[in-house]
Amino acid sequence: MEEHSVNRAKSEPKNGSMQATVIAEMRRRIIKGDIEPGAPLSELALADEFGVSRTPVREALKQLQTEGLVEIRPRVGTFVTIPSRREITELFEMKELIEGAAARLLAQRGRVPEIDLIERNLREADEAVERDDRERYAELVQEFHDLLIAGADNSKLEAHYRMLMNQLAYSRLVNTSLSQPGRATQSDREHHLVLELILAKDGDSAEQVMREHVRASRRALLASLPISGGQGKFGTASS
Amino acid sequence: MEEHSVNRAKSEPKNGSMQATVIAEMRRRIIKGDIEPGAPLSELALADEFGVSRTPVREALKQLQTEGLVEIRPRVGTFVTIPSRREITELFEMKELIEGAAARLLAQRGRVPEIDLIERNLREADEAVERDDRERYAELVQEFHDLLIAGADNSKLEAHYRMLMNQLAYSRLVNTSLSQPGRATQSDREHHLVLELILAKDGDSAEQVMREHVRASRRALLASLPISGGQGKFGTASS
DNA sequence: GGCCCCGCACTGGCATACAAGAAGCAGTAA
DNA sequence: TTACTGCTTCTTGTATGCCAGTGCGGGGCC
Repeated sequence: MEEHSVNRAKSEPKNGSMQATVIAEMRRRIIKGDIEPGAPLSELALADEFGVSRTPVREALKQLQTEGLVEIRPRVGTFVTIPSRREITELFEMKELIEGAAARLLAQRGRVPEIDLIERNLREADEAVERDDRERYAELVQEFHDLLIAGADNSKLEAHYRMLMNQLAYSRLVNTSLSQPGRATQSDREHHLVLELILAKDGDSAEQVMREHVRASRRALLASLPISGGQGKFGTASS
Repeated sequence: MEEHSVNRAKSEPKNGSMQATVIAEMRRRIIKGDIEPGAPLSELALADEFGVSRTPVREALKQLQTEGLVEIRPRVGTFVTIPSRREITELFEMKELIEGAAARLLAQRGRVPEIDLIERNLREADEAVERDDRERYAELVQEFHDLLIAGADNSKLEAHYRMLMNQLAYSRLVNTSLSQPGRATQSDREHHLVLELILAKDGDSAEQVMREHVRASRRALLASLPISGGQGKFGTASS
């Protein structure tokens, strides 16, 4: 079944390398949550699905392992990693750190193109909040944070940030945290405050407020998370 | 030629996996500077040297690529990455960020075992500075920073830190920066100050001072770096 | 009925063979 | 002399086959 997947994969071997295609697609699936944490990934099955041999699949999984998205247990199997509750806390600590730094750096840079994009983003976000369009607002939140990182103009920072977000499967989570009543409104306000401080070139305060914002978003998220059993996986999936 | 390398590799397949051995060994060589930046790494040659086939070598290089230590140009070859001057700056920005955060976290944790180790480390460092033992002091500096990170008790932070340090080939550089006259003394003083603030549980100040310390060490390093041509590689190696 | 042991099926690890692109070099023509 | 063209020889990318360790289930033994 699902042979269209094969076709789609073959039709866009973007850079010509099959493993790049496999990596991108598998990463997308894991982050988006198409595959639930802990699920086994058979090299053979994937090779079959993508219409390639095991080799590129193996190398793709290997890379996803170093990115922290899957765990390869030798001679046993490859599984989507299940972040423990502790790891989630750690990841958020890093998120707070990096985004805070990004706000500071952006403030120091002065008026750069990203600032304009952020302003536009916030205008749209205001409208989305106004009409209670939670889905659109979630997108804009993600974009806001991405713009902030991009505006920091530090490729290493961006790389580490991407890796963190992938491990957090963040896109899956934003919606959840916004389900808290009033969270969207507060989040939007916090974004505005951060931008103000950046425009005022007050790097210290921008960093501080941004950190607080991340902490708030974490609290909102953990509050709306189903208290999964002792092990601390995300949840028992929806299906 | 060099069959002893083969033997050594075979004699310690620590976790049983060959690629793990290759990864560790190649990482060591790159960081230590045995291979100069920009040098080509032939899969075949390495496979031959380690006495394995290309497969595990390929997977090892793939991982080193995601760690940022080598660059794989498709159909062309694999090369030790040459960090640009800009990248070095970015890496130091990240180092400042992460070590600052570690100091803050450690201050918040109160008296943990790592604190004792740091105190012991500083006592030894004082002695090393006293007798002008630059080599020993360099080791202790590295240990100080490692202890700080360990004391933060955040595995993600530690993982990202390790990755940064590998890319910076830091161990190669510490000695260089300490060649600045008076740098060792000042560095030691800064370490003491950071510890004081940590003991006083003043996370904010500890972070701030730690950041300043990293900036100072960066300045000392860049000042003593040979101004390598326009491209910004580390230098033309020593040998 | 319950427990243990052996074997089968599946996993990833590794070796090897083939394919295909990239780069340098030589030869030739202008 | 110089520039271009074609080839030769590298490189990595992919496919495939075999091997060894793991886990599970069936069958035998107690």
